Amino acid sequence: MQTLQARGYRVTRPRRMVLQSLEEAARPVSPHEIQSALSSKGGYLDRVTIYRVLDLFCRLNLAHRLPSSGGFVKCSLGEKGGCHRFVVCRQCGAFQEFADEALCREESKLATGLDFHAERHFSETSGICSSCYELRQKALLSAEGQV
Amino acid sequence: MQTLQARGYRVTRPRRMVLQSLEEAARPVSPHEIQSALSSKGGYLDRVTIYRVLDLFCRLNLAHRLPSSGGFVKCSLGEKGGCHRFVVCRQCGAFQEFADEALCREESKLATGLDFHAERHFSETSGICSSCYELRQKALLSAEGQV
DNA sequence: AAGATAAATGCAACATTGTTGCATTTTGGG
DNA sequence: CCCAAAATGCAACAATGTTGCATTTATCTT
Ligand SMILES: [Mn+2]
Ligand SMILES: [Mn+2]
Ligand SMILES: [Zn+2]
Ligand SMILES: [Zn+2]
Repeated sequence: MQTLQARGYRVTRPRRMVLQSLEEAARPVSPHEIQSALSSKGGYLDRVTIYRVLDLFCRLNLAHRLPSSGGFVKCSLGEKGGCHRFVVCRQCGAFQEFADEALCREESKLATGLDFHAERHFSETSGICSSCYELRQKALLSAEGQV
Repeated sequence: MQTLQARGYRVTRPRRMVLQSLEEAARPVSPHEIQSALSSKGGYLDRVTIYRVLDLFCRLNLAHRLPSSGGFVKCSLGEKGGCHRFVVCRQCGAFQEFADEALCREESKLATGLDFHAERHFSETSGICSSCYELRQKALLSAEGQV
């Protein structure tokens, strides 16, 4: 929240509520899910307010919107250099944020080769997390046993 | 269209129409824009049909959906190896598709380091195309002249 | 060239996402 | 505590996306 203050934005009830929702979520959440989660705890926020708060958070890089699903997550990297990227499990929705400056440089170089001046990279790797992978292995083994 | 045939899908009027819309578009287009463009040429397609056609095209990699804008484009790379990526001009919407296997390997390696098994990369570089860049330079110079 | 049939479309109904304008409330500073 | 700017709530609207089901159509078989 100090980020808001520091940058001249007010600390308000809706902003606190949305931030907490993002912190409690184990996976990317949609605006509607945020609203539902809050209302099930007795709170109420207008849909428009939620969009505006998420907009602000994304502008300040306090949160990100994942490209493929459109869900939102709280940023876990702060000012770490390079664009902030994600790996997401397509099975369970688990995700991790990371950054890699070399990768950004490489992408920007490729853009230059196509006559574009790169400003920002959106990047998401979709796959399977280790726990879902292990579950799948067990399932396959037991299926074999039954044939 | 032969891709559809070859993979066991029918060649239909809606599929032809949507494909042509994508081919004629100079920038990523939304489902609604596709519907409008078609109806202004006297054609009609149900919204649902457009979504279903776009879904199919994306599954077959005949088209792609750009992560940040959600707009659709026709694939211009065919079977080229590595995931298909985009650079997009945030000013005019011009875009180019490209692929780079080394970049994919690098991303997959980073995912492995986070205990994920990578399957697919979504990637979009947002920036300024060369023609928009030049326009901007001219504008800046003339503004200087007036101060 | 029909006819059969599985596939695809259109239509209806619904849910979510997203945007704008304006009146009212709230925050943070004086 | 008061004030002005900032943010919220509300209303209305537009676009995105999903499902179920009746009807049409593309392709295969005869
Ligand atoms: Mn981040
Ligand atoms: Mn492609
Ligand atoms: Zn998982
Ligand atoms: Zn441009």
